[in-house]
Amino acid sequence: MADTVTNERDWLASYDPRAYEPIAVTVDIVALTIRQGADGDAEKALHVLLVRRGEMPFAGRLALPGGFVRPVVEADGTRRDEDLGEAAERELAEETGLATGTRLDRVHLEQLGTYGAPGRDPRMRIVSVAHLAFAPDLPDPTAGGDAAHALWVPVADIDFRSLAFDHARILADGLERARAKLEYSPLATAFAGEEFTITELREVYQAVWGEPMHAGNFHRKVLSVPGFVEDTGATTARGGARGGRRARLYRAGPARLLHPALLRPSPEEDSR
Amino acid sequence: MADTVTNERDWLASYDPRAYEPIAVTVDIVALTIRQGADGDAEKALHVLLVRRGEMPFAGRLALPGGFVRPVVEADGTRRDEDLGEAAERELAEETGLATGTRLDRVHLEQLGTYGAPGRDPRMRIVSVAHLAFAPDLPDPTAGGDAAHALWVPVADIDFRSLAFDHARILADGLERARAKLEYSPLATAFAGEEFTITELREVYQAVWGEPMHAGNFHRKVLSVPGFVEDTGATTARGGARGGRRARLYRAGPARLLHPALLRPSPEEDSR
DNA sequence: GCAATAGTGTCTTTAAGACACTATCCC
DNA sequence: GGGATAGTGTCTTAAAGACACTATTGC
Repeated sequence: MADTVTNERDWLASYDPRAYEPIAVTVDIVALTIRQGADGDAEKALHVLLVRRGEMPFAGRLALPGGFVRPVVEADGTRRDEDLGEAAERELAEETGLATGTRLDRVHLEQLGTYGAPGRDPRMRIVSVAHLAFAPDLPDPTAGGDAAHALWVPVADIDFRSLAFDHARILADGLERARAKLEYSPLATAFAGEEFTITELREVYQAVWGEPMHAGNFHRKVLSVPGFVEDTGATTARGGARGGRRARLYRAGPARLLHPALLRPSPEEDSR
Repeated sequence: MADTVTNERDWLASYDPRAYEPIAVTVDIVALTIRQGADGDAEKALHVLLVRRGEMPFAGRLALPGGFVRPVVEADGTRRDEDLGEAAERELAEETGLATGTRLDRVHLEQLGTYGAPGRDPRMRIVSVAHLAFAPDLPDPTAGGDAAHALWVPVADIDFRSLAFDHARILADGLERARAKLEYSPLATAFAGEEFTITELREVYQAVWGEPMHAGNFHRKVLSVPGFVEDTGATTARGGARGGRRARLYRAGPARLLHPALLRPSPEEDSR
């Protein structure tokens, strides 16, 4: 395939307004992590990264982080187009303020879907390519430019109707995708640290599915799926806070697909 | 949400070239159907709709049908933006030349993914929202404007490397999606007619998965999944061409998800 | 009758889930 | 020792697949 790099000038040269409509393209991110609830809840809960909008439209409302796809300026001053995933990565780094940290490289990013209903942004025609990000317990966004107004919100606390644009729909689609992927992919390990216990893995499933799982059966099931997890040989330094046996530590295995799958306790009446 | 309809004038008024890059957006269609192979093959085979390109770049090469997302002109002369799915539907109708026919309303259409790698189109920056269409046996494209150069190609015969743009990737993703969806969704019924026999349904699975299935076990399995198919009470007018019992006729049931799922004979080592 | 196609019976193996139990640790 | 957490044994039921069989039709 041709390796042509398109820049703004090239684009303008080839622009014929009768042939097509130039459209603003954005990437929006549904970034999910598992963390302790802000309240004194003992349970770990699923959180999503949201930003408080400062501008119209929807000023003051919560929205998914995101931004325009635009040419990036390299160190030497040249401009080049960025791929969609690249734009999503950039936005996520900006919003979390973790660009300089190393922890962002453990984030799993995948495309969720593209939303282009007319009128979805009252300002103009915008098509948004939504992405889904899965991350181990990330800290609160602090440093960095855009990060000041970003925050982790427990999914259970969100009033979907209050979200800006069509972000309720996008978030709902993202959550459903995440719930479905836990079944047949080793995605849950992306929410855990480099090394984790079976119990921690179970807490991921419980947080995303919102249902308690049977500890014993879960344990055996995970170990029975080839390539899901690998024994590190090590154990946790100590047992639970109030006593208890030390847990074996595992790392993510090579499997990209779980066979057999870990099915949800109550299969939903869903249409996808 | 605001019901603002954006037109070209509005867009130009809000255009700030420093804030974002205006991008041409296209929809590409991976349209799949099951039909008898052109050769004397007895087996029904999976076909995809491709067009022979007449223009540069990739003139003479096969490509997925598609076109630009652009404002549509209503009967009264007003212009409005179209949704992505709407654009896909329009393109599919144009390319198949079946716009006036009634059979297009039985086509299942869903979004596949969005492809925006820089340089994927050598002319300019183009982001393409690929869609996947599943249709019962459709006739060869004949009437209609763009349809002259469109044709159904057996998937097995395609040299992926010869496809235009990044359409090999898109087609491969579409095929994998279709194969996966057969497992847990009643999608196969979208490939069959209004009424169908269990054997016809099995032929769909065999064509998409490319593997023979055990007729007896398949039969029992399909009937055991609640809501997958509904008995019409009728049977085929006659048995097979060379004798044989008449088959019961079924129609698609209400289930949107198959529980339990129909798993593929050989689960692939896939990374999704 | 015979070949062909539709549909069923039955058995084995695997997996899911309920439940009880053992193992190890902190205090 | 006692409570807490990790991990295992065992039984029941559901489901997948192999295989053989019965049922009905065209010729």
